[in-house]
Amino acid sequence: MGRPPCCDKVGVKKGPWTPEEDTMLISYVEEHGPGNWRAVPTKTGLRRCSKSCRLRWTNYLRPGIKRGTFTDNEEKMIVQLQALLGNKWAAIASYLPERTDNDIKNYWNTHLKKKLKKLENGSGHDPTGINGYNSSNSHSSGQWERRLQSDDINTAKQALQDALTIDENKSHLSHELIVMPSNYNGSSYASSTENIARLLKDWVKNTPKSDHQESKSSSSGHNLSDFTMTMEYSNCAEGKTGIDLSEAFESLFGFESNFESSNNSDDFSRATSPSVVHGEIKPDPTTGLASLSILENWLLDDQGKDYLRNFSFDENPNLF
DNA sequence: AATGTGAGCAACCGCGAAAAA
DNA sequence: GTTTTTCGCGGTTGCTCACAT
Repeated sequence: MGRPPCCDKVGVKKGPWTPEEDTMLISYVEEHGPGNWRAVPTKTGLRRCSKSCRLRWTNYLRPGIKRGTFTDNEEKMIVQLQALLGNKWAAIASYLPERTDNDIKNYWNTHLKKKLKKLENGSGHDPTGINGYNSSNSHSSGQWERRLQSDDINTAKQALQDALTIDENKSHLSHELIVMPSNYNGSSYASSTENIARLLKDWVKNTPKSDHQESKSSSSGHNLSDFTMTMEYSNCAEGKTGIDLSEAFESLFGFESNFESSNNSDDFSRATSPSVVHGEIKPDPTTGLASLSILENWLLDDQGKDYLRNFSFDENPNLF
């Protein structure tokens, strides 16, 4: 089953991308918008398979991607969402709009898994709340060891609250990109954020605004001219992952996720509150973001707390 | 200084789902 | 309704770099 490899053609290039290839891809997306990846190699002259082009764009060239160290808040969000959703990296990434699913997956595999293992072996306090969940491989095995206890609820609550507390200064600082050095080394190009900054700078400079607006990409609202990454871009703007989460909610919690947006005056909550239409989470039209507020609101209120306390994953093995 | 080892991450592969023919 | 094509996701690989020996 499944489709055969799309890149078995002779002459298809593999391996790290060069600046020239990135420029070609960016030019194409700037003109046509992301999508129709099949046409990219022929229209751009890139000797890459369409899959590789999509991946390069999604994981690296796409505007709004934050690179570098994960913050404590991001880490907590990942841990809690992984415990809730399993290895649904795309769904998790929709709640961390500046991070790609690949990044989150890598971070989980290289950092958080080890942390989990360490915590499982040790007997110390678990500040992330991952101890106690059999979160490793949770969705494939379906083996959740026990009911959630009140400690778990409190930990989840704390983690979510922490995650929603955004340090404005810190986040802006971490989003700054740097001008590319003139002595770039081709071999390390693919891991050079500076190169992307340079490419995007040229791209934005040469791009009429109307093109971006008409693009079917979800990149509306970008402000790349000063290279300050914003939280306005999200792959969930396509509405896909948000719906997935909504469905997961319905199946998990047994009722429609028809929450009202929070009345919270907190800027972050307001800025990221999606609308919920017919049980589907719709990204905020102005920000393109799905929000944690639905999850957060429900999880933190008494109804969610009670449900989680009494919920047994053993009795619901097919949820994830 | 040379070599070995492990961590981190970009990119690839294979699969399933959805869309198109 | 069936087959083919395309897209997107999650798992895995392999390259690069930093650090230890």
